[in-house]
Amino acid sequence: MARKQKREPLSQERIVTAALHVIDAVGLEAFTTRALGKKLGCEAMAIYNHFASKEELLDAVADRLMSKTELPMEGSWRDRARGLANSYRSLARVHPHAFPLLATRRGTLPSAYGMYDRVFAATMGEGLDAFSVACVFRALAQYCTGTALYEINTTAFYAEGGNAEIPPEVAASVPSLAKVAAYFTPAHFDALFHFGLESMLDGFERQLIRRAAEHA
Amino acid sequence: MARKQKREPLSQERIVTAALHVIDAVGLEAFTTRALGKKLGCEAMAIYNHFASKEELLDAVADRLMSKTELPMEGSWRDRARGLANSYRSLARVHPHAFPLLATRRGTLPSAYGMYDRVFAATMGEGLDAFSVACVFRALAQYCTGTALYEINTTAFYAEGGNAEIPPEVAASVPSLAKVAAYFTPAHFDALFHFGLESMLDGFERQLIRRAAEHA
DNA sequence: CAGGCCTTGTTTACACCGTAAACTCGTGTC
DNA sequence: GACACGAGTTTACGGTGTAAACAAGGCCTG
Repeated sequence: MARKQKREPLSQERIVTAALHVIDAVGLEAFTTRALGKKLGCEAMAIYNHFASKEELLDAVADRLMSKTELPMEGSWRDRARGLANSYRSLARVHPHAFPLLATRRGTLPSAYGMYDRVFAATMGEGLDAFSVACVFRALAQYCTGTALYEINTTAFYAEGGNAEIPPEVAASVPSLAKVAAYFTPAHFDALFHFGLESMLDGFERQLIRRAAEHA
Repeated sequence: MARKQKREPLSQERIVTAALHVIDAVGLEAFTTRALGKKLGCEAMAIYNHFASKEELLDAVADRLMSKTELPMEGSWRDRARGLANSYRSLARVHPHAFPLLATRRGTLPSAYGMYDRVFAATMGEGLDAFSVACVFRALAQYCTGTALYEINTTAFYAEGGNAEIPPEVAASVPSLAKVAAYFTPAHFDALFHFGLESMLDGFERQLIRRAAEHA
């Protein structure tokens, strides 16, 4: 009855999926080739038949991660930008341990070319020149990356039992800091993110108008 | 004649300084306690008389780094914000290998309290409430962090001989991406950074006006 | 069918990492 | 002089990425 019950063979697909699971479960630091081997039911070295190095595997994981962002195709470029930003940020919430891979390595792998092209084509279709699109896209991407990293670090800090409260006797000497820092907590993440995002979007419009005027 | 010529004793100061030098020279990956020991003229374990762990030492290095940012005290909050953003970004250019420490760990160590307090006090003195200051500061910090990381990664990528050019036959299938990606090179870093920065600053003003109107 | 390659995975081994534990040794105090 | 102490060294351990040699099955060609 029972079939030979060999495990299905390794493949880049299967390895990357398992790697992402392991990273999600134990964090980037504890993600080792041996741990991945255990998860896959093989020895660590077997992985090297499919990836040249751990580094290359991590590139593939980053690529997988990036491929999960969704680009909304309806609405103005402003609507789509907002949607893309939210989708990107939500990646960081679903995969907080893996997300830093995106911020730490050069992530534009060919698998994402299609998505980028659609984003840019749609935006240029609304009359923006390539340089303006580059400006807007990079600014947004960098803001979202910075925000995601901050939220991840801060969340982890509190999860580990960290306490960011400034002791009262110190707070008295830095009253402004104490008042402002009260908003640097996970409870205010959404509000802060949206403020920055809407500010940027507002600012883009004004900057683009200004630029158009200069070139006219 | 020749004095006993003992090396001056270790101290947190001296260790952090040396650590930053080593990181600048060889990168974060290759920064090991043994390498630091060699630079200091002692064994690796001697460091543990002054720091509980490598992690704690890296915190101190991050703190040292952060303490190098300068806050311009003249001008409107907008001028000061621009100055602070530029100073922060220039950190990343001077210490590209060490900078990721700031983005990766919770960086608000007490030594920076004073600077933050001055920044926030000055801004609140211009009529912004604490929540608005928090919004503006975090958005700026996150944008600058994201930008710095991107610039560092991209610069390193090209320095290692990487080539981001999309092969012509592929470019034909993603024409918009090809046009926009031409601006994702070090030559355009300054222009992209300033576009994003000025956009945010413009946007802040509009958002703050809107918020004031709602609360009036 | 035989025999040899080729792909896939295992085993073993190595250099290097952070750091615990035990040691050495110069110095300050009674 | 005895003695504690603190800085620095030595040694050792478990864990890391991965090179190298090996084993075993599938596939092609005779």
